[in-house]
Amino acid sequence: MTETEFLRQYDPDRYEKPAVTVDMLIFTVNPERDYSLELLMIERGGHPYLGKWALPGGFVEMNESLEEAAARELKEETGLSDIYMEQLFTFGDVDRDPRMRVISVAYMALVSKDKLHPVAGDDAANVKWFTIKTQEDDSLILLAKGVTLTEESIAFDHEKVIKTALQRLRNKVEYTDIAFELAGEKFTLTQLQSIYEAILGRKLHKSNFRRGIVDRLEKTEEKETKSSNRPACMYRKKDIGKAKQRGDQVWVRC
Amino acid sequence: MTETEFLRQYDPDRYEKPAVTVDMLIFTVNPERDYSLELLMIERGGHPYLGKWALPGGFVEMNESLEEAAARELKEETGLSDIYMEQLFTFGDVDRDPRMRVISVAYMALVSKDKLHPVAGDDAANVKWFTIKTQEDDSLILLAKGVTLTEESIAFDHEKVIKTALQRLRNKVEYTDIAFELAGEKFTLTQLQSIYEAILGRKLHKSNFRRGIVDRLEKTEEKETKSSNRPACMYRKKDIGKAKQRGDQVWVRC
DNA sequence: GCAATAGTGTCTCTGAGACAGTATTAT
DNA sequence: ATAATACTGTCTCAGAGACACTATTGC
Repeated sequence: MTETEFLRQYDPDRYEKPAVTVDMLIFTVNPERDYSLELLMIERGGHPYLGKWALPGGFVEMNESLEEAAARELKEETGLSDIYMEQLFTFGDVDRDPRMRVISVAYMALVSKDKLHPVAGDDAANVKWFTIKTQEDDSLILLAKGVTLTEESIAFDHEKVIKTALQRLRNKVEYTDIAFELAGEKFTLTQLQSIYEAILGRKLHKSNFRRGIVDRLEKTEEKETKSSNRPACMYRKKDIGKAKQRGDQVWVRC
Repeated sequence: MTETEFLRQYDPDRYEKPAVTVDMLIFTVNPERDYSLELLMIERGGHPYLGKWALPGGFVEMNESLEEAAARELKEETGLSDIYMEQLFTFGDVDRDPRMRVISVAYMALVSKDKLHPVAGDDAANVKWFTIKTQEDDSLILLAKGVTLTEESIAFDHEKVIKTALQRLRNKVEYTDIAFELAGEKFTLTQLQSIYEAILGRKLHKSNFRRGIVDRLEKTEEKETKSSNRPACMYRKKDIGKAKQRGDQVWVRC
């Protein structure tokens, strides 16, 4: 039998198949609130888990790759494309969805808040950004205006998914540059440090942080320093938020 | 509508579904050949990719989780269970299998050669352990007795899968203890070092290697040292392979 | 001026890498 | 005895952590 013949007579429906979805973990960081880490979640309007909150996601179409499906979901929720995204883990326990067998590929996206202000879910009551708090005993609490989620109010196995993501995030902050994805295009070192601290959940020493990170950054513009006994140094004129009124150095990623 | 009613009327076949498989990367290390890293592969006996070599794997059944499916495949190929295994990545490009849309969850398993000698594929001509060589230009070559595989002789996108696994392996060797999974229960430090070197693809300094690893290990048995000017030290009486005839220290993992 | 925050310099300690040297075994 | 391999000790250098200090800004 030739390959063409084989393919013609092959029956793809010989075996029963599970459904495949992508679940999106869309993280951002809130400059208003001490750069705390936030996650986008959706309130379920139908069965199962009616009234609980879940990660955004959806079925993988037959003509799109996993990455494409994830990018599509991200765009549906936030209006954004060209965003940092990475595959997190695939969850496939038998009973994770009561409707049917569902295998979910989880993707993690990191978005800077300034990119999405107008579009994102603040408007819709059933789509919210939740501040993530991890308790001493490793349990999760998600906070938004008017809503507090404990682990019982999270749909499916999404609590496990979120915990997996947080762990990955914490690990990767230490040895990659993902934190930059959460910052805007321009930022002060203090802001960047706050992002690191929010993800890691602990304070860092200022000078050590700077030492380790400065060579991966570029100063934006020059400004003369007023005092004379300090070395001539690049200072900023441009601005973001408070840093504008103050005179702090603004940085961009190399 | 109650949840029970909803579930009764829900039609799981509303959408077309992809097939889901697990692909297994079963690694071992060959003590006969300088502890080089080896990977189990299967020659395809049917279309598509007839005559090419592929990773072992198979469809995920409806009543088993992904981990269970992977463990089942591992047992089918090697006869082993209770083996170190981790999920690697999920590959879901649209055209990776000409038969139909297939999404593959790749799992990596690490086995010590002594556990599997009798069972494994050395017998069957279409199942072989391949020594992995990575070239300067990042291309792969797989070697077994009588067979040499270049990238063109590897089925599906499995070359990409293998490269992903090698990278993960190299990263994780540096900050975890996975290398121990490839060693037997008892081993000498020199053997363990060879395993590290095989995975990393470069030589390590003996004394530095020992310094870093000794506190994670336990010596097996005591033996008096003959010379007097060295500190009294635990030495071995038991044995594995050559280390027996020589008098080298044998270690077990803490 | 004073408090708060941005930004710099430097000391110490640890751990990685390199290498020299001794002990033991195979022949 | 000699070569090969197991095993140990120590020097150096770079990076992480801690901390003290100066500069600038907001009030």
